[in-house]
Amino acid sequence: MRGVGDTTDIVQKEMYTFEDKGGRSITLKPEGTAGVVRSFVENGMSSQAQPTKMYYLSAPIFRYENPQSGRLREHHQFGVEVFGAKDASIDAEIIMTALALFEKLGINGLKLNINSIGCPNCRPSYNAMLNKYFTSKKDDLCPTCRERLDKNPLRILDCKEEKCRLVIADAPVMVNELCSECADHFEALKGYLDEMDISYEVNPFIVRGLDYYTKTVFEIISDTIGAQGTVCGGGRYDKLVREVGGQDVPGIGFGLGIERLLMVLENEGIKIPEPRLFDVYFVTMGDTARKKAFSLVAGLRENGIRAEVDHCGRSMKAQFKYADKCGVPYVAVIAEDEMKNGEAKLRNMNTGDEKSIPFSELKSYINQEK
RNA sequence: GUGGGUAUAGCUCAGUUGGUUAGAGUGCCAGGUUGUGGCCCUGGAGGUCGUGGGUUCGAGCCCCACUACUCACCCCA
Repeated sequence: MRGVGDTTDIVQKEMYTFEDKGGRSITLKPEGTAGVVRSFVENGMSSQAQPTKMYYLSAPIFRYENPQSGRLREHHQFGVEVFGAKDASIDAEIIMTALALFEKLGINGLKLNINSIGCPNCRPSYNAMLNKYFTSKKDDLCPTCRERLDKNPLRILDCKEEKCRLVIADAPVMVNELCSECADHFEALKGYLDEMDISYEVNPFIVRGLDYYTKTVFEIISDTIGAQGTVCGGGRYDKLVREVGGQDVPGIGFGLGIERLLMVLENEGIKIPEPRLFDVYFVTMGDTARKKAFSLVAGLRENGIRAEVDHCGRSMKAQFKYADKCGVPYVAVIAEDEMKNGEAKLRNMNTGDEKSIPFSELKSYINQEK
């Protein structure tokens, strides 16, 4: 609540909060950053060589919202956080890292929106300006926003009430009211992005649903997955570590929604390769061959080769069918003849070529082909 | 928070004005070949028709409630 901000929608309406059996208040994580910051502080990581770069993968996130396409009550995020770096170059690096990930996955046509929402130096005067503006339109605001007026007028900017939206359209924007430090930082960020030929749009209406951001905020948006277009969002949070009880250490990061990422991949027709389950499958005929294959499988596994053998007593044809369905690259056939010669017929399932390989050489042969 | 839609086989779905034993495709298993996968052919297994109640001689179909899922507005990942 301290980090995200107790006037945000997330804290006010969207957190899953309940008591555990010891009467302690428990809340399911509604976002990823605060927990990373907590860990950074708890483990005294600010005394390590700075900057500290961290990531989390597939962290479950819970928000009590009405679900729809691309918006779930439980979703998963991949996130990156960097602590201890104040220059705009790291802002650019964070954005570049997110974009590079999409590019590597083959996703093109995403839009980058950036904005600056200032710092504790320039925000009070902007807040006063907002307050003045919204007070003049007070009668046109919803009751919640009238409450926000004095507590946190910035939050009015992302109210969902239609009548508020009309008022917001003409409100002053932060990016025009930055102090010189924030303005310089924002210009520097744009300079780094230009230098890397990263195209972006300055969108003064990005506010983000979290209060801890300072200076840079950004969103990466796809227009292929419907209304829930934001697939990645993030920004700078220079006061958060301090707020949570640590040193005065700046931070910046992003969160990326795994489920939305998968939707984008699907809509772009990008196939995620099926994982290969094993490297070689033993097809056998007869009990002695089967026993031999079983022990060969065990030996290969000890050498890091993923080997499998039939456990259903199936016909040779059925064993081949199974191997085919599993997409295994090699089948080792062992029947009467092979037992006599002490070798297996190794079939390349892609080309259909077969080669006789002595049992003792299977390991090195398969390792070489893998 | 507001307003729609859907629920039948593992999956995707059909099921006529309420009428006999609820179907298809796909997937799965087996056979067609007792030493060889992909294609083809044949057969088989698999269903409390979301749950509970009501109307009716009779309900997958009509009515009510509940639950789950889903879509949209707004915002967010």
